Amino acid sequence: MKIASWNINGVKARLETVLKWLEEEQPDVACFQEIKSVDENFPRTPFEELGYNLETHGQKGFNGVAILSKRPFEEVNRRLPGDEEDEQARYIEAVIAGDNEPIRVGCLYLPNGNPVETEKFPYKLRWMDRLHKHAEKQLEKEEAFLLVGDYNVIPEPEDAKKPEAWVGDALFRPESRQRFRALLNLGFTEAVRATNSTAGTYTFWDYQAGAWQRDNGIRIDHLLLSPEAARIMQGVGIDKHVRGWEKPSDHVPVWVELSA
DNA sequence: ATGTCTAGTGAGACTAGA
Repeated sequence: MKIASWNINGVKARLETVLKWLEEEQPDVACFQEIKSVDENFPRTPFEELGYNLETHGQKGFNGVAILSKRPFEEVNRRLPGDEEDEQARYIEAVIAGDNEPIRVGCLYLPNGNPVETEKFPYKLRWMDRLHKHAEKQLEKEEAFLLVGDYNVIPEPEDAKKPEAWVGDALFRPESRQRFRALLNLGFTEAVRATNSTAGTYTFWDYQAGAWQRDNGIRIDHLLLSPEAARIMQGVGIDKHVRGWEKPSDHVPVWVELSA
């Protein structure tokens, strides 16, 4: 089972690009972030015509996440627990039937957190604390559980072409990186890190300042696997070439193959 | 080299968010 994650930066603006990628890569499960659409306006039909079931959790204007699956959903949960006041659509979780066992997939769009001197940064940190608690609880189920998405965290200096440019940024602040490490230390395997030398491996290149042409990227989209998922991991990849397509997202898809 | 993109509002020489 191939499970992919991609921050598509607007489903309506990216529709042709996303459909082309789905036809090319044929993931069994695709987790999208920044759909920038309310549920009612999400263009479901072209995805359904490719054979996908589809669950969305959107909001007006920005944010929004979705999970597509060729296999049926057994369970779907929206919202990250821990703050009933939080109206931002950043988390959706689904259980999907595997060949031998169910696969639980959490699709997340972690807050950016900039500028750090505003309320956005403490919101990011609180959101990470909520994610930690939720992950801890779900790990107790001892299922194949994946937490994938746009983490908006550069884990290590080698995950940026120019780490010095990110000092002080919410994506690279010690508080953000510490929380990401704490999440990993619950027992997750970070799929790309575990299987590659990650230096020079990026998932995001800014639209500005010729970042793509200069390979000025960062690695902020991550695939976290529970021990039960890591045990059946068959392969991992980053579809870097997609960043060079017409009308690209600023992120590229990352994926993991499981024997499930 | 701060050199961009998307959605929303309402019609911008806009704004917010990233």
